[in-house]
Amino acid sequence: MRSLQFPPYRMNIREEDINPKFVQLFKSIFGFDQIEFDCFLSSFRVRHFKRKEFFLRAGDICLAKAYVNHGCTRNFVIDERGHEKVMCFAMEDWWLGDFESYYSGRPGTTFIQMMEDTEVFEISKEDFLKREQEIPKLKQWYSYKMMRSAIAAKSRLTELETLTAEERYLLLMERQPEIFQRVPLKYIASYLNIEAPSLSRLRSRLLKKK
Amino acid sequence: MRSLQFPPYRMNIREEDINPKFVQLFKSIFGFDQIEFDCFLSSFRVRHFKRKEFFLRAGDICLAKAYVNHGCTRNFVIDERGHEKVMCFAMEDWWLGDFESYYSGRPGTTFIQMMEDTEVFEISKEDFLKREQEIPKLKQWYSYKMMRSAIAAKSRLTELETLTAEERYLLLMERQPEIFQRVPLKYIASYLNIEAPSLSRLRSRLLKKK
DNA sequence: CCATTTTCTTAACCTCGGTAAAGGGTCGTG
DNA sequence: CACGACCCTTTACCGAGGTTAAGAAAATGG
Repeated sequence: MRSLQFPPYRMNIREEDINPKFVQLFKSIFGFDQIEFDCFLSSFRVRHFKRKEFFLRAGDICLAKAYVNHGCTRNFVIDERGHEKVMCFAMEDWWLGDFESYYSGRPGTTFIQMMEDTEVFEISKEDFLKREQEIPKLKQWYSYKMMRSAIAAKSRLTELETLTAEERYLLLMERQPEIFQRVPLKYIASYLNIEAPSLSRLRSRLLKKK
Repeated sequence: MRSLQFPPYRMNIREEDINPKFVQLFKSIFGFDQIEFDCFLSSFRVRHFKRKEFFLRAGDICLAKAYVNHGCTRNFVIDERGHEKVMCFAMEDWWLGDFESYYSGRPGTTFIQMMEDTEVFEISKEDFLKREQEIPKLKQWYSYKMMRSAIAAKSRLTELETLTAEERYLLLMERQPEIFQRVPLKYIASYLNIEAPSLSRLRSRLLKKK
């Protein structure tokens, strides 16, 4: 890729303001040097969202993915009864997008809403495909992420089928304790697939046990 | 791949006994000619299982995948309370295996048990990797299947979170009606994530409605 | 710093589905 | 044919969690 022509920089951001994990991925794991990294960065644009703003809504066609530099989002769907169901929370070092819509090119079903003021680096589907063709490792990396995502979805499915609400709560406490500092409990309840009053009951039950 | 040396045939089966979808995939979609197809087939071996036999058990390391030529299996896990939870049924034209164990090389959590006498074509991880290196399209196809599988797992997750047991039952009736002819209801109940008596109640409720 | 919105908890009530056990039906094999 | 194995349904009981509403606490924005 050393000889490639990249478009002029669009991304105007100091490197010390970029999540170290992002830099590390491309410099250490992909072995980009400074020039290559800067070139790669130029495919992205920085976007800022206020709390409550949406990155994506059901019905939108997802034409880009975005890296969360800082901030926090909730991804949810709305079922036939009009209830919101939180599928996951994305925070620093996660990628945003509606997988299915991105690949099918059809309108998606996912809402992605900011839970905090959030900064993301966005890259269009088109640009990502170009970079993928130039950088074989990028394709490998993405295919690996896809596999991880398939495994993660299956294991979350298993958890939902085999664990009680209380067990899912304790698991979340263990895995992503920071969520409880950053996200209202009602959304956590939704993620656990229970209603807010049930989560309250569950929590007070656990408090009494101790 | 025309000039490749393949190992001598191991698979002794008449082509008319092979599911047409299997032949079509490799001949039409991959564009294999007869010799190439026969060579590719030679990486597989035919295995026969009796009803109730296992292809895989929790704790096993999954070192192969297998194409279901005819027959039917249930894939399930066992939770902490010792309950079996059916994750899916695999029948003609499905592939068997424990995804996660296959990739991680660690012991898996999945049981795959025959619901009928079943014939599969098995290919080892090792041989599949070799074929993938010789046949780029195979890798593409597999990467595509991975993506589909990730999307399917996510959509099944959404269904489990947003639909009632009755809705999931009707959906299954619509999508895979043949399952009701081939699989005992208690396993279908487990797949729907309810107990057998609940499925009975649900069914008699639906009968009365009509 | 106040007004408004949002969030969390609690209560009362009710439904759905889990559990266990029993009975009847069906299938296959000796 | 007869036996056992397996399967399906039904019953009765119980508990977890949904629903709705209300009030207190906290956070947000001007």
